[in-house]
Amino acid sequence: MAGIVDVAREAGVSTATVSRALSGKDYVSVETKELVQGVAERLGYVPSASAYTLVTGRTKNIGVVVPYVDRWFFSTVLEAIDRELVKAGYDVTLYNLSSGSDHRKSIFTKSLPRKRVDAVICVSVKMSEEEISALTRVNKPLVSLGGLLKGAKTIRINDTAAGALATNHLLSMGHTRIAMIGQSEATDNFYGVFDVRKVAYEAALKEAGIEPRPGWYRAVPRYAISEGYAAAKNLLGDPHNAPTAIFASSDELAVGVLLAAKDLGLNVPADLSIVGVDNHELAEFFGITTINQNVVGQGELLAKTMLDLLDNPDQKVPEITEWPIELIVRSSTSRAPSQA
Amino acid sequence: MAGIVDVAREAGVSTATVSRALSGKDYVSVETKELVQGVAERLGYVPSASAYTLVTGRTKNIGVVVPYVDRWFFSTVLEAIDRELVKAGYDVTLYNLSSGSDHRKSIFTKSLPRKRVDAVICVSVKMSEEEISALTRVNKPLVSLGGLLKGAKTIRINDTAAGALATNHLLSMGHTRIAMIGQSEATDNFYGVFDVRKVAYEAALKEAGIEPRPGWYRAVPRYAISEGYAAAKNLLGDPHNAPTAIFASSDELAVGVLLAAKDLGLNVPADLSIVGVDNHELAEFFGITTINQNVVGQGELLAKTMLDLLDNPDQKVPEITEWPIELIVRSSTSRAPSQA
DNA sequence: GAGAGATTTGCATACTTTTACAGAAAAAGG
DNA sequence: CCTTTTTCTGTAAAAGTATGCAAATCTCTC
Repeated sequence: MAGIVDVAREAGVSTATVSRALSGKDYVSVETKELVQGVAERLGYVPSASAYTLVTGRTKNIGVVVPYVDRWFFSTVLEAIDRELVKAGYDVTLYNLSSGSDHRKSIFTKSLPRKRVDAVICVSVKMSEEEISALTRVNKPLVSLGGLLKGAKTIRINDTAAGALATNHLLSMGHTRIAMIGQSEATDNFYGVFDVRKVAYEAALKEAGIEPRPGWYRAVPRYAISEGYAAAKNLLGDPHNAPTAIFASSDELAVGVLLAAKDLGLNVPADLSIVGVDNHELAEFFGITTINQNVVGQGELLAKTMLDLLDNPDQKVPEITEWPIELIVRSSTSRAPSQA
Repeated sequence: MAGIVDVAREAGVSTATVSRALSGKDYVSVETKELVQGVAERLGYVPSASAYTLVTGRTKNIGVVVPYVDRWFFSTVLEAIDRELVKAGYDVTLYNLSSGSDHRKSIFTKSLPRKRVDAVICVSVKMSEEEISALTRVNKPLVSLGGLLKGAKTIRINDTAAGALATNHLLSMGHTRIAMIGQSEATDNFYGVFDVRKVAYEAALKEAGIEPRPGWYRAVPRYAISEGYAAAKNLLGDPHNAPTAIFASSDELAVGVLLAAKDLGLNVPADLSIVGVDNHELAEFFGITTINQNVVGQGELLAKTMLDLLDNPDQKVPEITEWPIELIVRSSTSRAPSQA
């Protein structure tokens, strides 16, 4: 375990010169630089991260806080974030809120504010104002995906627009009997989008002169195929009083709906139109009309925004950046069947 | 940003006493301990992780290396590992090999060996002997899931047994026309299991007196529903010369097979039996017979093994711990159709 | 060739905490 | 009451690096 002094001794220079030669950001003659680099390489010298952090205050480490890691949205966005941060030479430390509730407190009071990370990226995390100020007080940049965090730069899609876009697409094709499956989860950790999209869905219906039926909104605890399947079975159970279209708040739910429809002998889209959200890989496979939110793109922008902020902490960044969404029409939607 | 000296001054004691009072692992009178804790709380003092690391050599941080994070197996196991490590007071730093190839080198030569982590957990990662020795030389415990890492404690399922179990299940039900879909991926990062299971599948066939047909083994690049679907469409394309059973190396592939069979008008299991591997959530949903490998359990054991090793580095741990697997029979398998 | 400027190095300090060591006070034992 | 042990606290020395400052050398320019 060679230290900087070993390299210095071996190369016949001072530790200061070694430091400068290896960091490469100060005057060092070419010869000494190469000499030092050679010696460091030969001795297998790697600077101690803790000593570096202690003296510079920088950790080259960014904390990423997520409510879950084993769900599609989060693992996908995490992959994208990680790729960008790694490219810039940062390590990422993962703070998974689902790993324990007492964990949460220690994250925000201990791990994050103090010298463990240079900055914090939150993904769909609910945070209290104290938690946010605990970070901003110690000057840690904070960037968030989704949610509405006061004092944090936020990137998000417009969920109201998403709900309206999906509903209006169905309305424009003549559907009047439109149900919705959304997310019911309301944990302390997870900033869900269920109510926003639900409100937009109901507003769009009303605007078209249709009174939303309470029974046609189903809340499920999790974005999973099985949940969508069960909810759809339920919604479509009574053929005489079934919707002709279902707006599912995620593509995984939409796949469940599609499978349920098939099992009930319904033809999609002839008998039932389905719209999802995400542009999940499965949506393409199953030909599901969806609202593309390009999760990878959001993750990349999130990471880049953070890196910009670290390079230039005083720059003007808008509080909220709205990420564009678009409707992708596939084969799961068509005109409403003519009223019998 | 209060430091330990601020707390000491405010409490009227030395910094040594503050340190002892807060760590709680040395003689401190009850009164001073409470006094110090109160002051620390009031000042919002949190010890600097880097200073702690510099002097103790411990980081309370564990590196987890994975080939991907946005794939089911890895995000699931990561969630389980994280939960256990967090419970023990460790942070986890994520090293995702798919985030860049030049990244890999810097992980093993820079980030991991030096003071950034106390230990390393690898999940299905191929490592060279130099990479392993780079860690063991600096005394970093190394635990691995899957793969065969010389000098590292490894936990894994017996993939040969898995392949045999699946194939023999089908053979025992009278199937003789058995195809397999496995994984072809051969990256530098990912220690795949494809060839092991394939060999076991072929061996089981031969033992039953059946010569494996080369065309009935299909390699796909990724465990995805769409891949299973495409491969199955292909295998089942010619009704006169199609297998009556398919062994898929993952449940996601098996789901794809199931959907392809349905689309071809085949009845599962009457016309086609399907066996998967993993006991993925979807396998239960679709009623697919599978080999349960309890990924969460493996992740937990992996983390616990690591924690044990950190507490007691000299203990005897077997090089390889074999994680049990079991066949879960569901509705995707039945006796082979009688030969026409 | 002299002064100004640019380049190159070393010295010494600071970053923040833990922990031997030692000394003082209190408790226990006889 | 004196000795021994236990409890408590402070002093000071690390841990490994980056960097301001000063000094030394080199390169121009007029």
